[in-house]
Amino acid sequence: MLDIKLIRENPDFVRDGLATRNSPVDIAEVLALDERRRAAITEADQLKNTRNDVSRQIGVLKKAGQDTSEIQRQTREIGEKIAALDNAVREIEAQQEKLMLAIPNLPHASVPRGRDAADNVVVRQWGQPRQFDFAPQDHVAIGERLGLFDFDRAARIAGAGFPLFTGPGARLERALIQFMLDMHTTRHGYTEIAPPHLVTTAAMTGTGQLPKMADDMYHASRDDLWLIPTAEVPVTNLYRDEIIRAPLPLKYVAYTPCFRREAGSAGKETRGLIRVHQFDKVELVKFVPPETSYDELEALVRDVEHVLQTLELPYRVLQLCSGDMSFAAAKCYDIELWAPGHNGWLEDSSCSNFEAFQARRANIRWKNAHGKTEFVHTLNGSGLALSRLYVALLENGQQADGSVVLPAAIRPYMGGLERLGPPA
RNA sequence: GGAGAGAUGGCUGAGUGGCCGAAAGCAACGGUUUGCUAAACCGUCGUACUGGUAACAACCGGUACCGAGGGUUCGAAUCCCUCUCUCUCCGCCA
Repeated sequence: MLDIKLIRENPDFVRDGLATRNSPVDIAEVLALDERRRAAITEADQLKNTRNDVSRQIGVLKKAGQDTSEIQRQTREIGEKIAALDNAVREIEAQQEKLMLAIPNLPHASVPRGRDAADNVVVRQWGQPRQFDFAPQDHVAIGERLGLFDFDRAARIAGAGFPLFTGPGARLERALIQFMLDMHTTRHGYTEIAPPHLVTTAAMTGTGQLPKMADDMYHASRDDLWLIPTAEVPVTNLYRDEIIRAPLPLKYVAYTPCFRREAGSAGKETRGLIRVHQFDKVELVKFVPPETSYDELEALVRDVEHVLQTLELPYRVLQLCSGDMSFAAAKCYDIELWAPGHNGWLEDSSCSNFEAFQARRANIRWKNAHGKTEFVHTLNGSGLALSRLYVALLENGQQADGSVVLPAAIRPYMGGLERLGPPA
């Protein structure tokens, strides 16, 4: 959510920023509602002030044994006016809130303006796509041959679009999770969190998934709980409605499964692990002072890159243009993995600075150096999503004989196994 | 799922209709004292909205907030209703 004061005081600045986002939003209505809201509040507050004064007098008069029935009758009328105004304020606030929740974040000054993914900028690339002396296969062919997963049986259990890892494939999934958690906790200074996988509507609204993404998420209607599409939701909500007392920055890492309906994506990448309704992810979340949030973003990206470098997987870092950034982001880097079987780059991580956008929605504050209470800045990044990392690992590690060589860093987590071979 | 108890400011904890935004203690912050530390003493010490002065810091006023939402009343932390959460006991259960 944007600061209503910013919109009120610098409407042109806000209009310009929003114009670079992909979904056009008009702030005129918000401004008009804000005007009406403040007028109604002022009027109601003045009446309440009067009522408070009179009520106090009634108490004094009664104690003195005087008749106060007439003055009470008058005050009751004031009370009725107040109630009507309070209702009006509530109504206006609800409308204003609804509009405010639909306004995306403003892009940071360093974000290139652009319409869509075509205007994103490649910031750097690490590693070179490997040259094959045979035709590289895609991860589905590799995995099925090696018995790492079984999509047919997964469909029997849960329908299309769910993964089912088997044997060494399941172990590799677990190994990657553990490897990344270990790296982020022991090398990068993150605290591990194992959060709930279902969350309330308030939590989803706090991080910005609701109301906009309701159709993309699984909802347990009986209990009105939502399955998390990312650990960002429960972890960022750790401090909802709180003034953080611990010194910032706070850095958390959490492994969770992620659930996404992928409504509107029917037919795209339906094969294999690339687009699935459930995938595992190790997520990084930071709560930081506003002054350092952009430094923290760069550090966050480096932490994610460190994982890929250690796994020896070629990747590139993209800076997203204003039109391609997600709703809540002020600045965002995507990290894409090279996938030889698809002969292309796969988006596997998104690292964003949300500035105070989420903190304002979720009401997460801290006391700054001057003792003043202010909203924190929140950041998060995938560090990383398992399914596509898995794809890259299989496709980059595949050999002419059909086996897959595992990166040295992951072998200790696989009981020393160096390569995945065909089942006996 | 059943029965009971509870939810007050960073923490502990008073407060059952008006002088309560809320005692007291602790913690924190500023200061005095001090060779240093400690102690003692003095002061400050919630948040949001809103009006004004003023301007990107601050000051003055108003309003609201004692788990959340409604209600009664001239007036609610205090009385009533609903909900949420916590604790204890019972039942069930990985």
